[in-house]
Amino acid sequence: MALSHSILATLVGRGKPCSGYDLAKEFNSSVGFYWKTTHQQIYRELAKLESEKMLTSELIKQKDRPDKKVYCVTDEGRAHLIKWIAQPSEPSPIKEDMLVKMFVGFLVPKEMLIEELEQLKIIHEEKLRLFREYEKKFFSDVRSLPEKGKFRYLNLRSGISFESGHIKWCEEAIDFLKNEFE
Amino acid sequence: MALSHSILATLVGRGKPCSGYDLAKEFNSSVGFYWKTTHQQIYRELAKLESEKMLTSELIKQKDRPDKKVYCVTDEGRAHLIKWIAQPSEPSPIKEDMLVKMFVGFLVPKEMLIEELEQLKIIHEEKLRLFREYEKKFFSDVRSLPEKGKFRYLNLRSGISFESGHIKWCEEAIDFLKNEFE
DNA sequence: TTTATATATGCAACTAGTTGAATACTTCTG
DNA sequence: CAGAAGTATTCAACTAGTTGCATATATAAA
Repeated sequence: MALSHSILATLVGRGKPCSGYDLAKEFNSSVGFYWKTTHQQIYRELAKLESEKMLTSELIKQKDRPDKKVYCVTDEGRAHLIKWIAQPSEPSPIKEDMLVKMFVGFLVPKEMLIEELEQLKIIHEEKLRLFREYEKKFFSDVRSLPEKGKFRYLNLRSGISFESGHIKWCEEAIDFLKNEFE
Repeated sequence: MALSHSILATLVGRGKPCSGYDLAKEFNSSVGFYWKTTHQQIYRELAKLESEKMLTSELIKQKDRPDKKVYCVTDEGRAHLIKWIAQPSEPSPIKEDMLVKMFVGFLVPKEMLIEELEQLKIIHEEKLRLFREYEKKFFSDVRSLPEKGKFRYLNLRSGISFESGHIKWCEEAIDFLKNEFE
């Protein structure tokens, strides 16, 4: 598991001190495309990482809004992250509800499955549309990007490939359900 | 979440009483391609499902091997499963370690990432090879399959699409790391 | 004969992740 | 001026999932 690594990575990626609130927001946008979580878990994990000396925190007093605590990655945290990167990682399990449903698809009318597949397809198409928009907006000239940007581009490409694959499968399954059952 | 649904689905899919041991084996082969778990969790979940009247159990005495407990899905369990299928499901989050690593890829030498990507690619290629073998062996004449078989075919197609997509992305990323960094 | 492998189930302790609520302050909108 | 929305943190209780251990029998291999 690696929520802690994900948090360390996000902090390192940002390159500047962040509050739990900032991280929670990031986890609902850029990073969130591959890692969902809640703000509670982030706050808890931050406290844990600090107790393990992976992070240091500083309390920032603010006049116009509530005070906040910003976190910085320590050298130890950075080293820990690099050590983790160096270890080979396995692909993550899938746990896709739709596949479980398909497995026992004979329990329900085909129309029900088709409708669900169509809804799923719409969700993936929407994500794909968003990713393609990002690609056009921020990554149209890949070669001129700074190093960090190139890595983010690769992540975005993964998202695009992933969503496209899902859409294709939805289409295949819908077509199959419509035509290959007598 | 849906481990319980996954267990119910597997039992219904099998169509005959199963022991926890049988299910654990199934979860490491066919179902396991989209859902990994441990035998402990299965036994616990089975006990829970039984207490909720979704399953009934029967103790089978065996001479040649240890006694076992086999489970059957009740009408209530079946209805519960169908109700779950009828609810729309969201795509599952990704949580792919490699993407987190890529996000902070600038921390390590590119060669390290390339090697990891190559190893990942091999894993996905091996899975794809296996899936294609299944496809050839059991699904070469799709039209003549019984209904259950057709749904399994769709699941297998999802696996094939998924693995192919991963392989393509690995290739793209390796190529990019080799050629698009000055 | 010892060892490994397969069958078969379960407890205890842990880590990870979710849900719901509470608190508190500020700015913007009606 | 009331209420909604945004900023900011935390507690408590729960569900889900992992790791390690314990137990028991039978067969096949070394």
